[in-house]
Amino acid sequence: MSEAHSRKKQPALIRRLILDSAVDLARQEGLVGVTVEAVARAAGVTKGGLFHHFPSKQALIQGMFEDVLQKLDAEIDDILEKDDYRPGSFTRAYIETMLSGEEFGLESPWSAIGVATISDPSLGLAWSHWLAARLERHVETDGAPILEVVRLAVDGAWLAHISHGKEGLDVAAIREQLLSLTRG
Amino acid sequence: MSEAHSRKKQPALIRRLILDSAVDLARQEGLVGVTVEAVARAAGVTKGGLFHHFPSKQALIQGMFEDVLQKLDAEIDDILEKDDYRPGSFTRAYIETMLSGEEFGLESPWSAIGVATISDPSLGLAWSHWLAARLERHVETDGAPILEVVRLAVDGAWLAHISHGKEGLDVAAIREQLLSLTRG
DNA sequence: GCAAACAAACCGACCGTACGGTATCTTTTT
DNA sequence: AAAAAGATACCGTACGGTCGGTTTGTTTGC
Repeated sequence: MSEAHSRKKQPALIRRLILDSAVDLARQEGLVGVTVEAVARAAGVTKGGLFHHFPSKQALIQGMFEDVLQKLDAEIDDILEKDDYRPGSFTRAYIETMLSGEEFGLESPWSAIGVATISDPSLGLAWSHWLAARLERHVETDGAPILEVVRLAVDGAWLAHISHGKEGLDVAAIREQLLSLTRG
Repeated sequence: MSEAHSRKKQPALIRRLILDSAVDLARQEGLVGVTVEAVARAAGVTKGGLFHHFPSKQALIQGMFEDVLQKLDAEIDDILEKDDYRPGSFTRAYIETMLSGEEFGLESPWSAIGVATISDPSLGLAWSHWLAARLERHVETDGAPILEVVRLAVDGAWLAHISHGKEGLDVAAIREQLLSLTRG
């Protein structure tokens, strides 16, 4: 209470700032750019300060990851509402989010996090659990085998894009085709 | 001393040994396990010796990568012959190779290299070029849009497998479905 | 109402180490 | 002899993490 005037010492805000700075750094310089010192500097905090909020670098990365998953959920839900929960709607939302969304599409903060997810087994597991849980909620509309293929293709396209730029892959065309496959 | 037992120096063999050891190490401990020292030790060579064959670590990684691409080409060609170059034959070979082959399927040396490909832009580019070149040779049989989707799905399935184990993904079933998709 | 006392937030200098790379010397091959 | 192959010792540094200290905020005793 009375936080209206107290401008000093706002740990929650600092935590947010650190997280955002880390994601920002990851986008700009990739995973390798995310060193504890660099993140701290970007957030206007010292290394000691950062370690006060996150006991280890691993904890920091995990924090970023959870943060991102939350936003991911939100964006998908958002698209889902407009699609009115028809067959394949989750898969369509997945396509839109991963392949064209502002927040998660290519060229987004998420890209760097994705790379982390690949190299770090524990993050990969967390991602897998997220997907499984999410999928369970959409079994009725998105259980068809072809839709799983489509979602895997989304991952493939996303991977191709982040690992070797846009060379030789017409993402827009792919997206359209995948969308049409969800309606076939 | 006694030249009867003194083995001749065979730089080409050493080079091969280094490369194989590096790939082996990558499979066992992942990318992080591939340090210059560790590779050298595994190959029964000292660091100095390794640097005699590869001027930098980057060169070593690139060497591994090219080596793998070569084997990949060979395996695909092998399968291709049996399939007799019918429509979708390259895509089928791609499926078989990446999703079930001994050499490149999951649980293979290639997995770790794949992770490297993702994080290292220059490798990613090389991969992209390889795929583009290979694809050009099969435009006639594998140009259909659905086949591109299938290949992307292969990448997606592969990614899922290496990044979070086999949890929640029936690779065998996916493989069968992808194969059937290549036959219209 | 106001200090003293305690706790949380934050700082910044320092450390250990792992790792890529180099410089130089010895051995082998031609 | 000279070039190539390989060994040994060493260097620079980037990075994650630690630790003692200082500042800021809150509670408690009087």
